[in-house]
Amino acid sequence: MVLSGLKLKFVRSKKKNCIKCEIVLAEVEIFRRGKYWGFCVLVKIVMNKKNSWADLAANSAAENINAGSAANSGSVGATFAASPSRSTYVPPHLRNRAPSSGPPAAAYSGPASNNDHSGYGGGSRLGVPRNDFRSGYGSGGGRAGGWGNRGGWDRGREREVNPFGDDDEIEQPFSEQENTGINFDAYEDIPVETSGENVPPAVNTFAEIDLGEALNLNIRRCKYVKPTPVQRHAIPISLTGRDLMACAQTGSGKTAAFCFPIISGIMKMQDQSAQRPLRGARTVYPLALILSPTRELSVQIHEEAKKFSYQTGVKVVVAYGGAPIHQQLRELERGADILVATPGRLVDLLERARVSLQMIKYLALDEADRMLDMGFEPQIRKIVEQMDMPPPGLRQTMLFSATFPKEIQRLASDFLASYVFLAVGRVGSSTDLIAQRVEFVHESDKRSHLMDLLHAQRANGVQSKQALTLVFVETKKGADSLEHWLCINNLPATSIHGDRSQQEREHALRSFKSGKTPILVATDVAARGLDIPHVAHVVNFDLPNDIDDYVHRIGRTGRAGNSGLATAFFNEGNASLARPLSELMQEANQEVPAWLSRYAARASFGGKNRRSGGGRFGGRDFRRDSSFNRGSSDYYGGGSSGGGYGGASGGYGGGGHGSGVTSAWD
DNA sequence: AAAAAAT
Repeated sequence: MVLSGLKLKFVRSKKKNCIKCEIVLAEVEIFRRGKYWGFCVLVKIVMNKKNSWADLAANSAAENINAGSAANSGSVGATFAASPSRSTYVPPHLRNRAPSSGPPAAAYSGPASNNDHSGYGGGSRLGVPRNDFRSGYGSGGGRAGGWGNRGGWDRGREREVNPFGDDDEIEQPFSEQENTGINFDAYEDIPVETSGENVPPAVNTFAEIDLGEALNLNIRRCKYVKPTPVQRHAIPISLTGRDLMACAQTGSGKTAAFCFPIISGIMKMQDQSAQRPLRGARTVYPLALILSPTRELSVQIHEEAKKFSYQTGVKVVVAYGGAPIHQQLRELERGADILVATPGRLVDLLERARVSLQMIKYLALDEADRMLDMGFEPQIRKIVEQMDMPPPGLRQTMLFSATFPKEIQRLASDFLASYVFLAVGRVGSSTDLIAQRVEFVHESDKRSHLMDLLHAQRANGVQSKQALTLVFVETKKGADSLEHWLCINNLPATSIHGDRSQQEREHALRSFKSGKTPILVATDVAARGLDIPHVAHVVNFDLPNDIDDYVHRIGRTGRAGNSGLATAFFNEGNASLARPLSELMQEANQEVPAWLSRYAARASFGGKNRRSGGGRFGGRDFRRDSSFNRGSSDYYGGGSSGGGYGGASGGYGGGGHGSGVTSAWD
């Protein structure tokens, strides 16, 4: 069936570099190939700088007559008025489908378009370069270039950029490495709690673990001398294949803790041959998925993971919103073993069938409690439970965060099978490493008070040597107006929040990191995970409503065992935070102002701002909490394991705690 | 109540 003579026109002319063009839908051919119906669209793109719209329309009518023949071959084609070579456009319905006869490349058999007049990326979009295809994928044959050889594809053809910037081989053993700036003394005697069955023992050195030669070399290149506490515990647990829920202080090396086992595991899988399912040539099947709640954090994890996987043959790709999707798609087409993504963009990719989760062996959620709170939970459930990801037990799942409220732990247990809970004491977020100050500042005095602080620290030389100040506010509007106000008062500030474009966000972050604008005004978009060296001072201009958010915010300073300062502006509006804040400060051996204690005493008991953990830990296994165990045995490990965790039979559940009574841990 | 996350 052929429909012809349809026209679809548009003219874009407002942008400076955009040539006026008209697209004429000349003909649609509907056909059947195997069990699929498809259609072939013939499109003419008429480039014209001078002609009027009326001329364009007249021309296109004439050109329609010539268009038909291109379709006869049965492949997908497009004719260009300016350059009639067949191009490689594939209509959406035919994407991701290998024709039942012949390799998929047949559909792309036209030469790359050389159409200089193409207003759409000069042919780079329509004319896909040949070397973007991974040979053998989805064609039914071609094992040689296909799955069993993942990673091999790129190696001969393009050089992997050395993320370490120097090409010197580093051959010193661990012991001779210089120190890295991580203050390991700060990590001595950290309380650690694990629960779950048969927890694998911790290790003390990287050398004790068999991560593989290439990864070990990268660890040396990163100048990691010995594992941080969370790494010492989490890596052996992950290497034995157990699921993991880990609470570890901010800035303590969580990224490496989940990246090392993933990379190591994938390296080992490369030795075996795994058969990849048949699907379109353009669908990628990552083996590991790492999700994070903000775009910048995904970028950061990607950068870290690239370092760790350098020359291991493991390919890491990042996908996040706010940036053009085409480049990300092209990266994906080159193959991805580990995909780092934000949820929205990932759902998009899954719906386009450009990514399939069928082959996922590792799932890591960074800032897992954030990923499962009200705003994110549906999206995460969709990705983890309603797409094609293998269920718990068939994949390995790792959840990491500095904070882990018990309600969220309960939600998270849906994703886990027979998991180990790990809590590592909160160095770097609320010990002496971060000096916490709370000042009573009325709303109207905040700006001038901030100015005093900034001037004082500049006078004291704190701001020399790239000392950076991160100022948190509650709202996006507030961020804009405070940034503006600081700038007009000669304080070099920039801002980051969700209403700024991704370009602006990334520019602001770079400008801040480099010290060009040593003051960054931010909403909670910057509260979690971002590793910005030299942040000397975090100011909570507006306090958050949730104490966990406070923990994450101040954790932007005092990274890697260094010290930092956190100042909070408190007033009547923050009364609900008084109690948890003063408790947190006490735990961290900080001086609590008397007025704050009075506020805390006045504030009502309980509420949702109770510390999620308590004592020395950032969190505690909810399976050991009586109030969560009563009346149900279904909270245990993903539903299929049938209970039997230490907590239930070990005397925690049976005692006399009423639901409102807290245990010794709280 | 606000922020984040796709176009």
